[in-house]
Amino acid sequence: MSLRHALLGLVAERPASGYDLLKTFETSLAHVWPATQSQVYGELGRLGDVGLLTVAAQGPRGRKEYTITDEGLAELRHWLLSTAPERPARSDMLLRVFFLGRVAADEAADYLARQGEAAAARLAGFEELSDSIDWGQDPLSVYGKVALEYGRRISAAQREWADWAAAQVRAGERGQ
Amino acid sequence: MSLRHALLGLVAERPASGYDLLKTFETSLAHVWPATQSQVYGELGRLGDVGLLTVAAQGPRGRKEYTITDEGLAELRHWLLSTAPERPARSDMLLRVFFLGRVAADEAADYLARQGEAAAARLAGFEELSDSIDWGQDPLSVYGKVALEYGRRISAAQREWADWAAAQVRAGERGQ
DNA sequence: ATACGCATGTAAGATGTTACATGATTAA
DNA sequence: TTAATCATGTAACATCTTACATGCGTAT
Repeated sequence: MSLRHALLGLVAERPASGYDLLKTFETSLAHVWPATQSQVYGELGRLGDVGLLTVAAQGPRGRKEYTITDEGLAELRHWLLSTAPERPARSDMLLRVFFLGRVAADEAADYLARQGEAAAARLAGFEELSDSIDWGQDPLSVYGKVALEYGRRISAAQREWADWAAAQVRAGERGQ
Repeated sequence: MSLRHALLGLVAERPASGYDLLKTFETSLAHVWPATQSQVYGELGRLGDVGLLTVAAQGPRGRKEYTITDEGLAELRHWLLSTAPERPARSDMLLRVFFLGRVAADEAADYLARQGEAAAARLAGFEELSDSIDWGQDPLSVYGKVALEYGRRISAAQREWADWAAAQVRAGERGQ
């Protein structure tokens, strides 16, 4: 149920409407916890029902601006510090690796090389993002930077792994 | 729909029953594409219905041994080489990082340090696994090793990031 | 005889995706 | 006046998790 906590965390930062939150999910949170419009409006309704958020103001076009309640703040803090993150699972990129023995070695090496290129592209994207944002001193900026650094390091490791793996497979191919 | 392709890939390697496949999902594939009993039996039925797998033999206790069909093989190959892996998304560990500004700096640093320890433990697990398996020359072994190396490298990068981030936060704390 | 492992299946509910549907406000 | 943006909501469907339900075969 982390969508719930993402909403709680965002609204805790500043009051917002579903529309506002949606834009955040499409930008800053896109690489971390993507969510669709359906999900956001649905969960916002439920969070209101259970009293973790409230509609503090109405705006034009039926805009509902949500604010976090004390219970919401308590729930957010509990989730942050007292619940264990689930280990990330399911990578269809890696799943394919398991079955690469079904295709010729050069096809497998090509697949791995393509994953290396994709990782390099992601890395470049993160570098660019890092340069384009003017980082403030607010907490979301500070920790946003830490999160971005995660993306950089993981992408770099993925690229190095893919290059190594492709070379490994090509070496095995010649060895046979 | 990658569960489907995981089943296709496994059965392509050697004919198997739902029960056999389940054990593979709980061991080798646990870190890559976990699946439950419900899912496996359900999808196996559907794969039979659409003709990508067939029940080639029956055994005791209603055991059904599945074999891959030519269409199944074609579908597997297509998925392997001609469909793009989805980029991995959703990390509740990272999502928490975004909201770490809600808690005191030392609590945030503790959180990051714990993630570092968890990554170190995963790394140790992979090292141990790597030593315990007697790697053969069969394709599943060769590429299984490549997949394991991925786990090692990513875990190492995660540990280094978490240690760096925790230090970063503690430095900021003193700076204020 | 009895417990353990083998073996399959279904139901209910949570979560997520895609598509549909509607309408108000604002700037050019 | 008309197009873009703001703004919310629902329906259908796919996927995944948890729990329930049943029964055969084999070794002790």
